[in-house]
Amino acid sequence: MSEIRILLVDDHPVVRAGLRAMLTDFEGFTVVAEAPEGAAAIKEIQRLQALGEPLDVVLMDLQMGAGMDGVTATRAIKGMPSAPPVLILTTYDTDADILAAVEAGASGYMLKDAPPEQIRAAVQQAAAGQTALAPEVAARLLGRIRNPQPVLSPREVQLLELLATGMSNKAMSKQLFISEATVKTHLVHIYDKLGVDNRTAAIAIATQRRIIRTAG
Amino acid sequence: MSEIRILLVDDHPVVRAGLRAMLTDFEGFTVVAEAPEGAAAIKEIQRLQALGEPLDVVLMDLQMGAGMDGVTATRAIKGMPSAPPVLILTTYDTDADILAAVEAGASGYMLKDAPPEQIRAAVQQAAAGQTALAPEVAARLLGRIRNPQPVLSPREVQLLELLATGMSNKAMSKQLFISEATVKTHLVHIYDKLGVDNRTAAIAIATQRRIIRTAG
DNA sequence: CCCACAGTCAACCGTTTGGTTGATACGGCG
DNA sequence: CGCCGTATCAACCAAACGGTTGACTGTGGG
Repeated sequence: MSEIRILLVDDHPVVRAGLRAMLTDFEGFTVVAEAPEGAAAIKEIQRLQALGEPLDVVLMDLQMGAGMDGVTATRAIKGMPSAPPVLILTTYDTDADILAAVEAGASGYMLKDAPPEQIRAAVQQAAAGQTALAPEVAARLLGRIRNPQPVLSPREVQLLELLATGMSNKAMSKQLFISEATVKTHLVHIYDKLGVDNRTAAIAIATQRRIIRTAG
Repeated sequence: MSEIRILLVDDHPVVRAGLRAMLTDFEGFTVVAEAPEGAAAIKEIQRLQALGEPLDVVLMDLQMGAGMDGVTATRAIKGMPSAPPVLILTTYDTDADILAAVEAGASGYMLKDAPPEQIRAAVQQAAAGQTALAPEVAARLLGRIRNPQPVLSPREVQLLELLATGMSNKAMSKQLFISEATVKTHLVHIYDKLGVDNRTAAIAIATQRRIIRTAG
């Protein structure tokens, strides 16, 4: 069988070195290029295609410190002609990450703390055009399908964002030019949809689900 | 010059492989042992000392999925006779992490996304008994010294962390085996030190100041 | 030895928030 | 057209939270 040609995309040199060592230790895997973020990855793919040396699989991290993030990059790659399979390999398994990656066209989703041979198996499957999901991720996706999460309205997200800055109901009502009563109504709906019963828990869940993002 | 003998402590096989590859690529570095978490690391150190093959430096991650966390392990190691230098190598640079690690006796604090030669230099410095801080980390510590923020006690930080998960005062009191009255006292002190007057604002400020880290 | 501080707890009181019910208005969709 | 979801507001009550005062303990530094 021929070699599997791989592009690594991760902003951490340590992780790239680890994946390279882990994969090239075994027959049949070649890391032909690396990129620290999405835009550079796309350039690499185009460069390799121009050379007539196409890729068999892209190993993509989602969290990039700077530059194009993994989901955007995946979407861009899958929009290219003769796009290679993209296997997501990331640290976290939050709902938003997984869904966004799958929507963007990823062929699989692995967690970085997976045992090496599981990662290698996933790469092989992705290169063969198959789908590869880590067990934890698969379970989470199934759970999501079985009981779908309610969608917050734009106004509710807006409230949530103000909430996360620590504002009181009265402060939010002034900011949004609505009455406190309306603020409370919105909050009750938010708690309902997120399955919580107070504002701090709402912020915690919304942050986890990446509905809002906190100051960095 | 003689070789620098290293123990790697990280729960991710990928990261361990990356560090091993990155360090052993260069003359003078030998990875003599690895451990996925703190307790195993301590056992390794004892084993090597019993063999008369002491370590020159321990490379320690702080976030461990399971087992003994990095700060606890560092404290335990620095309590041993003829303890090796411990160099912290982690993903985040929150105040809480840095302070706790330094208090626990770490000789340095590097971020995983640092360039390879910076990491190697830090390992060399630590092995030589010197201190090594990543520029970002050093800047943060200096900023902390220049305009000192009121320091939260460990207990207060602990409360803050529970707070950020959305727990009520009653829930926190049960979790920490203290009364609600005590929880309220702590919270008042926290609000005071952070200059806020409610729990959501406290979480917002604490997140901004990187006193706590939210789910990610 | 004494002081300061962290941590613990209690009682009190006013304010804020959570939860409910009900009402109005507007837009889109079958 | 009627229904549903979104957004708006009001009134009400119970529960949680915020703020204060005061008190006790243990630990560590001057």
